[in-house]
Amino acid sequence: MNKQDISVNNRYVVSLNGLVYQPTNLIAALVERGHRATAPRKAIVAFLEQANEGLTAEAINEKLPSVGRATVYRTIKLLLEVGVVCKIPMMDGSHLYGLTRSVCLLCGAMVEFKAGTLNRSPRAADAGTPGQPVDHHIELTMTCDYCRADEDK
Amino acid sequence: MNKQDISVNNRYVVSLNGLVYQPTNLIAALVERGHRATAPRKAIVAFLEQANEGLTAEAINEKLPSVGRATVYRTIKLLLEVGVVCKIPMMDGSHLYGLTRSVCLLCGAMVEFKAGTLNRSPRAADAGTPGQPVDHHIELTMTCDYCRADEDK
DNA sequence: TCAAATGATGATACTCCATATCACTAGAAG
DNA sequence: CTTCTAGTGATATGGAGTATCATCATTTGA
Repeated sequence: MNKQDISVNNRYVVSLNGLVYQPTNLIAALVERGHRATAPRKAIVAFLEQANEGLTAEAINEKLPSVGRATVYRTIKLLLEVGVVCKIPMMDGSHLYGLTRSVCLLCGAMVEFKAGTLNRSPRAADAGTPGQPVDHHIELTMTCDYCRADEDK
Repeated sequence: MNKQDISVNNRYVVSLNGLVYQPTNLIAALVERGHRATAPRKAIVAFLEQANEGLTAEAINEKLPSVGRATVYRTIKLLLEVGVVCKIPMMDGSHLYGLTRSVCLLCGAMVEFKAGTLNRSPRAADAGTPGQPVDHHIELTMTCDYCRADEDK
């Protein structure tokens, strides 16, 4: 198997988009922007908040049978626009959704990370690359303590 | 608009998966692994090699009408397994394919980059994060000289 | 408290990307 | 040249996400 494939499929990925924030009240964030606090939205948000892994839209839909498919996708889209949820494109074409944190691309588990070390790094990487650096995104590929990959050891 | 969304949609992204390599002969790489050097594969490889941007499978299919859709997807999958082509999941759900280089997530243009500076960076970022670092992937988000985004200036 | 206005919902149909199937074609080896 | 079989192309199929639209429910103003 190819190392490049393994790296994106079987390791922790720790992501940082310049900002790190743990949202306190996602529903309030919606209301602040003129949206309504409906029962389906509360259910979806609560499910996302208690999840310790990235979720597919399908998984949310299955766990919340009272909420329609379309509403799941609409609510996710809304939360993405507000910025409290991130969308992780997986290599198999699916997408995981979760609070803005770190997600393992294999098992979907979320991990905490040290913002400080990650913040220092991209400035060094920017140097020597054409164009004007504006933002950065780092993925650290690591063996996962709970989901270790054995293919290439 | 949210900064997180802008960053992945409207800027250069410079990627590195630990290794940087410019394959010299992609067909030979296939043959070495027991695959055949067929006309459709040669056409797809030649098209990828002369492209200066990431390509969707659909774009390849349109430009090579003599090659069937299924073969385009099969050949891409094969080149991914060999490791000479990379798959870039875009935030809109589509995928771009290209030689292992850097690709702008908006216009699809490929850019060269300095491997040295990028290689030094992740080692610093690894420190302080739980788990065992094995590989890394960096995306530098930058204003693109040819495809500059004006939304958030 | 009530009623109008409209944002939100859910069922369904639909679109698009990618894969599976399968009879047929064409490289590769002797 | 012939045989073997990997590879191909047309088509059907599957799955994720979106669009539509009649209905529902939250908000707001009286």
